[in-house]
Amino acid sequence: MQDSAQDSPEAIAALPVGKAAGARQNRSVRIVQRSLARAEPVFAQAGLAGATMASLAAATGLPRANLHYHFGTKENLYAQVLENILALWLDASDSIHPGAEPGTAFRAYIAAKLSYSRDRPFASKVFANEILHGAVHLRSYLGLELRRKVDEKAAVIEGWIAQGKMDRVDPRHLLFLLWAMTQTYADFDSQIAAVLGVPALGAEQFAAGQALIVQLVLRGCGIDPPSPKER
Amino acid sequence: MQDSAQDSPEAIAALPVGKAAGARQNRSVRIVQRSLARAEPVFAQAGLAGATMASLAAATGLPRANLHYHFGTKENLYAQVLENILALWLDASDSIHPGAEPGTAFRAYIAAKLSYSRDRPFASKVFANEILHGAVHLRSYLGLELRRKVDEKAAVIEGWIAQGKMDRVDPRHLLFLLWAMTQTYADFDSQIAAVLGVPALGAEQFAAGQALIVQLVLRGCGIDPPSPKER
DNA sequence: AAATAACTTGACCGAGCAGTCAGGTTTGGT
DNA sequence: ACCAAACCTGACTGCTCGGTCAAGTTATTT
Repeated sequence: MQDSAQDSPEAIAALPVGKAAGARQNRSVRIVQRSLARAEPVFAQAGLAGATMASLAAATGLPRANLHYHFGTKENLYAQVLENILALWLDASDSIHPGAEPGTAFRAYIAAKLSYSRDRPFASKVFANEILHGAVHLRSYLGLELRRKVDEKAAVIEGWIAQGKMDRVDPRHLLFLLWAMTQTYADFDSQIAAVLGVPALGAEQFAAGQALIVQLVLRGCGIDPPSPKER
Repeated sequence: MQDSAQDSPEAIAALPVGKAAGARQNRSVRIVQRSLARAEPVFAQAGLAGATMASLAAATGLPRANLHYHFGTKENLYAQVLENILALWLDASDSIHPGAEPGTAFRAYIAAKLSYSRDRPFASKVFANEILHGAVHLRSYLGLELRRKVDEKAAVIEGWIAQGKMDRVDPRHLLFLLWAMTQTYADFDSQIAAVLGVPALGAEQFAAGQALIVQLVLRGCGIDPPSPKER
């Protein structure tokens, strides 16, 4: 490890490499992928500092030394877990594109983000934990890729506003609030479950949350008309 | 520490106690209070596991052994920091009471929560971090005090709905979303700042966030009329 | 089937950790 | 002035941690 200049993603992926990189790599790749998936809950529940190599080894089913062989350091393992999650986050906003109607686009986006919260709660928590602690491991991601993505989506929303399809709102803050509302069902599930008096969040709670988020956003932005109730 | 049956809040506060509990206690109390305030940022940035007694000692200006004298264990110190924050959280919802109009009540609540996010970001982060990791240190608080508070506020909102002052929504989920939207400006400030390209969140960002949250909630719940723009 | 690279592992190591303690100092009561 | 009790602290301790390593085993190429 003293000879490696820097731990760039390439260098990490290339840790066990020789000249004959054939089918044997696949085995390693599979083990690495499985380990990353199994390490996710550990980092989610304990954080980077709280997760020990012993607990990670137990979760992955590999001996500690073997984890070090594949990933080098705990930080590297953590960085790769984090990297796996980022792709997910960037993809979620696909439904927000110029050709779409704002109503269907936001509905789809909210549904997609809530699906992640339901199906990959640990990924969401690892991400939330990282940002909570200052996002030191993904400063560049936030300032570059995510920022570009947000600029792109903000432009789409600006377009809808210009076309009179929705009220004038700050598109970036709208995205921040969408993230907050959808991720709260993953990140703060223990709080929501405790307050509701249920052991864990189920389909009902997600459905109720989704309905309310959609209502607040679509009516709040003047996309849907107000309730047919009165007036 | 072996003689103490359990670390109840009383037992913790009573750590350094004799028969003559007079004015000398005050000095200790002041030191403890100041230490709790200074420990907050450390726990916020590093989490419970990541915060070391050495870093806490440096932050409080006390020697490590002295911290142990006043608080016993790191967990006890953390628990007291957490407890200090809970009162804040319960008080924030004062504006939501039966006599109020929903519009002014929600406006005031959003303003109050965002004030906490701006002025006590570390408190918010410690709380968020605790819940993110399963809320093991405040299960009872969530299930009892907070749950009661939420039941109480939910009843108020139900009342407003019954009076036709706002649309029918799930009041509990509305509170969850209010928490999520207001706390995101404290807990995920590094993400928001990075995406916006600013070094740190300022008054502008909080104002923009507040305006949008108010708009989404009041129009989304049918309290405010839709924009006077078109239609 | 021999050679070689990839992979695995138990045992080991030094650093840093939370917590302890004996002995000193300050403080408030009398 | 004297005495406890409260408070303070440097030095110490046992342990857990991340990381290393040499000696294995397994798989693939030729």
